[in-house]
Amino acid sequence: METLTLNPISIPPIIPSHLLSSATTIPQLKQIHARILRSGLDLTPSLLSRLLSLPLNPAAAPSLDYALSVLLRTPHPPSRLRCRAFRLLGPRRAIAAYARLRQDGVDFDRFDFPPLLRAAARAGEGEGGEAVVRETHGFVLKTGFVADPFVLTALVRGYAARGCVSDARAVFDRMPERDVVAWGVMLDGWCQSGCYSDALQLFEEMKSSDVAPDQVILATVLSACGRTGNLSSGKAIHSYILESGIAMDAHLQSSLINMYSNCGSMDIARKLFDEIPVKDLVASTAMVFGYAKIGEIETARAIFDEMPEKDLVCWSAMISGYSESDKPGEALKLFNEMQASGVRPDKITMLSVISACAHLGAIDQAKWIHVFIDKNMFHDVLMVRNALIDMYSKCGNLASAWRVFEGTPQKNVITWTSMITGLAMHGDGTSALALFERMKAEGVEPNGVTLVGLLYACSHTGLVAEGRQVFESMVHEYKVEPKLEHYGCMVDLLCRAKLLREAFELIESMPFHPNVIIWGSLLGGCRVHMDVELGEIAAKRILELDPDHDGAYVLLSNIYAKANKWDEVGRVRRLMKSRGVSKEKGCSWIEINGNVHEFLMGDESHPKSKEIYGKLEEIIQELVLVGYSPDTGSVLVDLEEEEKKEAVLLHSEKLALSFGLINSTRGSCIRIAKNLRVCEDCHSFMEFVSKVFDIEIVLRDRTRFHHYKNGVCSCKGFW
DNA sequence: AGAACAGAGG
Repeated sequence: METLTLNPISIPPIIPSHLLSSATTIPQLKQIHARILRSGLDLTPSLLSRLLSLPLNPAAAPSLDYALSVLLRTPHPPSRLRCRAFRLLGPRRAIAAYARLRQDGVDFDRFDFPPLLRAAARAGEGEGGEAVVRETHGFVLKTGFVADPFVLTALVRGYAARGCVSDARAVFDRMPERDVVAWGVMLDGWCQSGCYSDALQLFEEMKSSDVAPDQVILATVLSACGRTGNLSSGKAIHSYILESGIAMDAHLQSSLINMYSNCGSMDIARKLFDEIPVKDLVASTAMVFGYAKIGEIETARAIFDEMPEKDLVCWSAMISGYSESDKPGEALKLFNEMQASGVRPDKITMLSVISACAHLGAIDQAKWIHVFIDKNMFHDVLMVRNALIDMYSKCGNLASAWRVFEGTPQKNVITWTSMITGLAMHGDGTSALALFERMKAEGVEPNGVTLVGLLYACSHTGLVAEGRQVFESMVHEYKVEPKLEHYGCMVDLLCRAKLLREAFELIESMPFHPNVIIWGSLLGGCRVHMDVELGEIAAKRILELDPDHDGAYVLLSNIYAKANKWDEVGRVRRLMKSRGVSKEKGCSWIEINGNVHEFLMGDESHPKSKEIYGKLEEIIQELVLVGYSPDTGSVLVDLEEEEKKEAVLLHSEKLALSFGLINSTRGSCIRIAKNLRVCEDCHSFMEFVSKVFDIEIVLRDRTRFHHYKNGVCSCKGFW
């Protein structure tokens, strides 16, 4: 690089612009600027412009700071330079520069407002963006630019971007003339704030106005339809496009595909997608997302693999697809591939990855992801922290969840809810209720999800009176209308507390149609607390809603078996067989030294199978000495009593536990995850083992965590 | 010289 020799004699009285533009570093720039000032010349607009557009690295913040200081020291910079500077400086410094210029009494003209409002719209949280919009609005009213469409459109944009949609609408409504861009800004404003139905309504208004929608408007509105799953409006807009003869550009085509994808209409989306000669990134991503959402994850993957180049968004869509389709291992694998291909994740990617870890329940993976998050500076993002709380809870590590929670300075309602729900899953309802009180004391309003967590906590801890009280106070104290899931929690609460009849009455009296989950709670309660009559009703209702619901057959036959009604057990089994329903296989996982080992019932495929069965035999012998005897009530198949004992002793969680005991020492902790609910025999087996072998066991089943320590489980029988 | 759009999450 050429070095400038700044000999005073060689500087001509007028600085040639090529000299200025040859400066590429801050010190060179400062030297030249110093010469300019010393030579007594004013910085002419052209020189200032040159200064602001120097080919310095835009990422080099000091150069922008320097440009700013020059701008501020120039008494009356022309407005077009200010505009340029505002754009270059970025939101925060643009706002600061603007405040200084105003303080210095600089006259503003109408060209200043759009860039300023743009900065205010894009400013970060706590940088006074909204205040700038309001001030500017007042200023505009005073200075008589109220009729300028550019200024007003920028104001609408500013208000909308700060979430003040009604202010945006007020400005929009008072605009003397609204062109297509003004409509676009207002429509997008509603969408950005999640008010999609307002957006659609505004679009109807627009259609009856004298301004015709263009591609941009239609893309925005189609996106609104997609996000709300409003297929009928989406189709109407599709027809409108075809009828009005608006040119179908790539943007619009992608928007249409995305709308159909989001509404789950993959047949139509596919047809449109196949018609595109060159599949672009956005359209392909929409297809990947759509197929993943309807569970056709392999089709999604096929399209993903076909994409010639992949960006952050499509990687994230595919990762999220796996994570949401209960394929957490694939999600993590893809996350590694993404990094290997050189694409850096953002916070949205991280949310899916964290969720995958939560699904997997593997604590070592979870810790690894947490380290990754710290290293890559995502740990200050609130949503990431909230997801981490959930992840640690679901991985059975409440202590780490607490650490993340307490280390979060600005907690929002989701932060509190995640922690409350975590405590609930682990059966610590008392702490959940205490945390709820703390949350209210700190002035955070609970939402519907918080109350689900709280009711869930009461239910899983047997806090009947507290649960009833929370449910009663929902409407008048917290202004939350109970939804189906709240009733579900109450049914669960009553069932676990053996109040089966009351639970049934609640189902009958609630203002919603019960779903299979609600009837499932009742059926589960009937099995635990033995009520054949109600159990039959619940099972019947489930099978009316979903004839292939394997859980209903299994639980019902368990109830009959427990009541020694073997004819009925046989009848249920034959019914299952004739309808081609099979029981979901029990499956357990255990993580040893970062590796996940999977066991099915009676599984002999593990390389150390012999050793595992030996250990199991040894455990059983020890347990029998202290009073354990196999309880066969949960065995579905009708076998001889001895065979039933065999079957129950081969449950996957017992195999996983044996393997865990081989690989751990006294006083340590074994973590097991299971796909179904733990059976009664395994539950008491775990309790015995925790005492006899002096070991802590954390078992995650389909609905909650069980912590076994010293012969007792944290669920205290409420499961 | 100045104003708008589609795909990942919530």
